[in-house]
Amino acid sequence: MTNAALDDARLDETFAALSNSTRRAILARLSDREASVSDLAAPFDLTLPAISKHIKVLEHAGLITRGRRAQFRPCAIDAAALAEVASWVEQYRHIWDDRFDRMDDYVQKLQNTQPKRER
Amino acid sequence: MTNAALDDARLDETFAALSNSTRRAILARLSDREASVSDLAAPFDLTLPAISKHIKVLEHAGLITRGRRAQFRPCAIDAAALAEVASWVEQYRHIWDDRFDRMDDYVQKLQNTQPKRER
DNA sequence: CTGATACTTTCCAATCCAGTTAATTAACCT
DNA sequence: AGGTTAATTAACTGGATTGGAAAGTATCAG
Repeated sequence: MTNAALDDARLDETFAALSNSTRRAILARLSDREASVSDLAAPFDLTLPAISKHIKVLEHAGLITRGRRAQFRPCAIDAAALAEVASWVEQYRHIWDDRFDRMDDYVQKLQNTQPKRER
Repeated sequence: MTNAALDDARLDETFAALSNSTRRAILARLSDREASVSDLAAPFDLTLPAISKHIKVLEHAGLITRGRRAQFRPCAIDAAALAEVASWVEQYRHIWDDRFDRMDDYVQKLQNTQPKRER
């Protein structure tokens, strides 16, 4: 059994973490391979503390995990939270699938009803 | 061709809209059938203006559309923005699928290596 | 026209967020 | 020990978010 309130709070955090394009870019980078904070910061026009905070947000949301190697604190993507987002959004898939189904039906009907012209 | 910056801004807005459990609950309610603002407000311990603002956020993010019928402004879910979220998150699916695949491989290996006991 | 119903807008306070600079911690290298 | 590299924490700022109360708008019903 899952607690709705706790799940809500976690989804709040996950979606909030994903609502920033710098953080999404960091995730995208990590989907390839793990990286240190400075590596992750390099492509951005932001100071290191700013990136460090973004990373903290991602970590707190469970979207990444962190290790330690000497002075480095390598970040790695954690799929679990993303899988939760995926399964949350999947519950709505029927809405757009239904839409397409209805459009298919409509196209089908047109094709059956209308006299073919050309070809 | 899609413009990355514009897409980013739209995802920012969509994820931000989804990062609030009141708004997700409103969406959940609308996935069933469309509803008026007061209908949507009923289950919550919030004033009508507060709900009205949440609805505005959802509308601005493209997650719902609104009609007019007399004094009512019925809200309906709009699948397009949710489909975008789904396809964004799908790009990471291989990460958790791979994990499971590797676990499958491991289980497979165990089963092939170890002498079967029972059955 | 008047009143009721359904919302929205405005204004305000409290809180949160994203970013900065400066200072601090931690581990490595001679 | 002393210096360098990697990263975090602290303190601060401007701007956005969330909520409430009060006032305003729009449409219907008589």
